[in-house]
Amino acid sequence: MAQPTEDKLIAGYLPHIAFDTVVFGFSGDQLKILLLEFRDTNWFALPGGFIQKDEDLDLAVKRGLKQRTGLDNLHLEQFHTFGSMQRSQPEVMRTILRNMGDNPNKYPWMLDRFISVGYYCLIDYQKVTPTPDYLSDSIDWHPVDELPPLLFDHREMVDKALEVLRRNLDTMLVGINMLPERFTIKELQLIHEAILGEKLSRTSFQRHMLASGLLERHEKRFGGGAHKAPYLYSFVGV
Amino acid sequence: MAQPTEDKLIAGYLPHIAFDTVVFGFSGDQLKILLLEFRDTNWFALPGGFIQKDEDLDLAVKRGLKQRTGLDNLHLEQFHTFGSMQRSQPEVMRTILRNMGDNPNKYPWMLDRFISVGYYCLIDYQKVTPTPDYLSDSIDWHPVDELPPLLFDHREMVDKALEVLRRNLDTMLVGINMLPERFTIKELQLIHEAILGEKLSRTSFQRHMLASGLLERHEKRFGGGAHKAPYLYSFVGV
DNA sequence: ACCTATTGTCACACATTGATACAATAATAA
DNA sequence: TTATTATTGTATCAATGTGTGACAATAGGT
Repeated sequence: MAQPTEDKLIAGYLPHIAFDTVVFGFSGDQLKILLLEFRDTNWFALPGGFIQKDEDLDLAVKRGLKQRTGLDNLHLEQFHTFGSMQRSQPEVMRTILRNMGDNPNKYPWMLDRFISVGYYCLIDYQKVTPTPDYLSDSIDWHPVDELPPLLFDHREMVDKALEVLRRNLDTMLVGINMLPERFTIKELQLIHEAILGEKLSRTSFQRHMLASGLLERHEKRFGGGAHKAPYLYSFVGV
Repeated sequence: MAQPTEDKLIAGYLPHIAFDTVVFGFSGDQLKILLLEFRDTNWFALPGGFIQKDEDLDLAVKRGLKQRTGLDNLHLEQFHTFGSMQRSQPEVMRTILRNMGDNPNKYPWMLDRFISVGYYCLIDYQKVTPTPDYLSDSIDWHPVDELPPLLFDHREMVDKALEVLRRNLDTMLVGINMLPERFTIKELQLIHEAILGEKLSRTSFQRHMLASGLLERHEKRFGGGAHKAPYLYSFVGV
């Protein structure tokens, strides 16, 4: 398994600084995110990690995310840094470490107060092979509107990530990361709706996308059902 | 002087984490920011500081900014966290410390690699009494479009702050922080134009602001010149 | 050959924005 | 006192963008 060893947990990381990532995927008609579940606890949390002493912050997050998803070349976006004292809950960490079979005193630095930098990214649900980390026994997709209670301030993180994502929606090519290379406008609209949490006008969306000049039209896609077949599109220059 | 003592520089701060602030003010028709100038160097930098071990990140920034501006109750907004390795320039810090008359080896931790959380805030130019910090001999206003070269990655920080500020302009009550309680629409427009870096249509801006329902109209202001006097406004609920 | 759901597009009503026009007016100069 | 002048508040019009409804054109199922 491509997991950090225990040794790696202790060695060479910056103290008091961490990152957490909100990984968005889209399946069917729902927006989902990846959540870790800690061993024997029913406790859920965002995948995160630490930064090596001589490592760029952005690269640390890329590295961590590759270990969790198997994906490289992801479009990562930093959305907020969380630095409240209330984030730190040493008792919870103690329990997690105990459930691992470890003596909590073995990693005293993990009980410290941490400032965490939040990143989100959009990925193609199909391509991911979720891999749990050292402290977890599973990592799975959860619909954003049916999340279980999350540890620490991770619920706040998800909300903030969604807020920033929504705000940036108009300036980013959402489909590039969450859709296969060729897609229909309908599929693109479903993603926008899932992110915004509201229905969009079909004709307006179509008009808007076509007028943007960002889409290139290709052949039609047949076999979708008993009705007119939609055109396939790709993003220009991709 | 309300400056941290040397002792305070060493004691009780989180290692490897700092913050920097872009303080925006408006004077005449120009957007300006506060810059520190280090002793005997002609080097300019953003005001920043460190976070105490048991202190909320947001509060640390508030504390630091109060020391620099004398202002409390500022509206602070976090805009980005900078974590590249290239940020760190130990030679520069060494020179700064040497110019202070200190032995650079006295504060080895200041030569370390730092991750810095960027905040910006808008303030009323009139109310500020800029106070230099321990390492600087002056702090002054500089127009954002005539900035001197800045140390480290502080130029990048200013650009990013401006970018986020512009993006958030429509959802924030800019005037609340940068204008006196009562102001004319013209004055409000000048601030928007300075931030966006472009002229706005007078009639559209007027219509937009009045329709927003955010402004309350008061008496006229006379003495502004040989022309019709403008109405004064305040933000509703302020 | 018919039925049905979806798609691409158009026409229309409506809101928003920028440009222009113009009357009202406050201070200054004549 | 009167004339001048720049700015303000508002109306008007054209251009643009958005949501609704309508419609023909399918593609596959019956």
